[in-house]
Amino acid sequence: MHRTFTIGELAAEFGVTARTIRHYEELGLLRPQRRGQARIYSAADRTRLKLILRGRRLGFSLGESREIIAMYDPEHGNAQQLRRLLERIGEQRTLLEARLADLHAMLAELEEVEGGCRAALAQVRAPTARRAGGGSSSN
Amino acid sequence: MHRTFTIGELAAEFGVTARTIRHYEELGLLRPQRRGQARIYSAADRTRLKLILRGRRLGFSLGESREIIAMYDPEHGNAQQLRRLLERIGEQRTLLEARLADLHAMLAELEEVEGGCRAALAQVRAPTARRAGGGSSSN
DNA sequence: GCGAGAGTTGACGTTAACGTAAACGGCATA
DNA sequence: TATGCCGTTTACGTTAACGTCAACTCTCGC
Repeated sequence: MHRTFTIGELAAEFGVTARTIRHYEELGLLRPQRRGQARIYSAADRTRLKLILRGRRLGFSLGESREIIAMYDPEHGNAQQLRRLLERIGEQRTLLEARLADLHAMLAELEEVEGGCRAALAQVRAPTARRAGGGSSSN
Repeated sequence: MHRTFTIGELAAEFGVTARTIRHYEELGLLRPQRRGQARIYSAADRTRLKLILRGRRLGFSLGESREIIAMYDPEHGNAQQLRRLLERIGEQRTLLEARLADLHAMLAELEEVEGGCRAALAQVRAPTARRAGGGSSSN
């Protein structure tokens, strides 16, 4: 008996509103089953939602997320389509690696600032030996 | 003579419109000098713009970018402020590392799909020897 | 001295991604 | 049976991040 989820459960789990999840369905990113009127989400639906939200955190639009997810579930038969898919995977990876570089740069700078900050704090807390120059650090 | 830039130059360099750059100024993220009416951007302004756009690629809002940039330029004197800044740097780093994990997960999955895709393509192009069973990889 | 090209200030328009409110249905329980 | 608590649809509202005019102003090159 495969576990299923209600919209409220998923909303609580991922920290979004039910409206948000319904919105993704309106855009065709989710297709839960129905039990009467009520939506019933499968584990696969839950995974898709997780992917969408991960994409969102990384700044992808819902349209982009749709395309990414489309690559994930295999629905491609002939060689032509497979080659096209490989092409798009390559593009996507290039994009992701660029963002990876952005992120690393950001982290590096952040740690640099942190270092300077710690140094300044040490100066403030222990204004002992000092080089030539005034006391207040002008910039 | 420190190099300066016009709005058109920056727009061309970073692939955005002048309107976008002015918009960032409206929100207080940039404060170029003026030569009469015209904006004159310094190298520092250009760097700030680069940071904003990097943040944008990573899905940060302009408000978030403003805060991040605020951490970068040091304008904090006393120990209290420094500690507060260190705190915020820590939060920010936690956030960035979470996104880093997201990105790595995404890349890993993408490469997994790529592997399956190449395998399928090989099957299609050379449907020679085959193992027992269907051949389609179930998940 | 004038036209082209780049820049400027309003000010309204647009799109994505939801928020929010109204009006309703089903079911558990006090 | 009434009172919540979930869930549903429909539909308009909101916010962020610009796009898109219109109407000017400089400044250069001829």
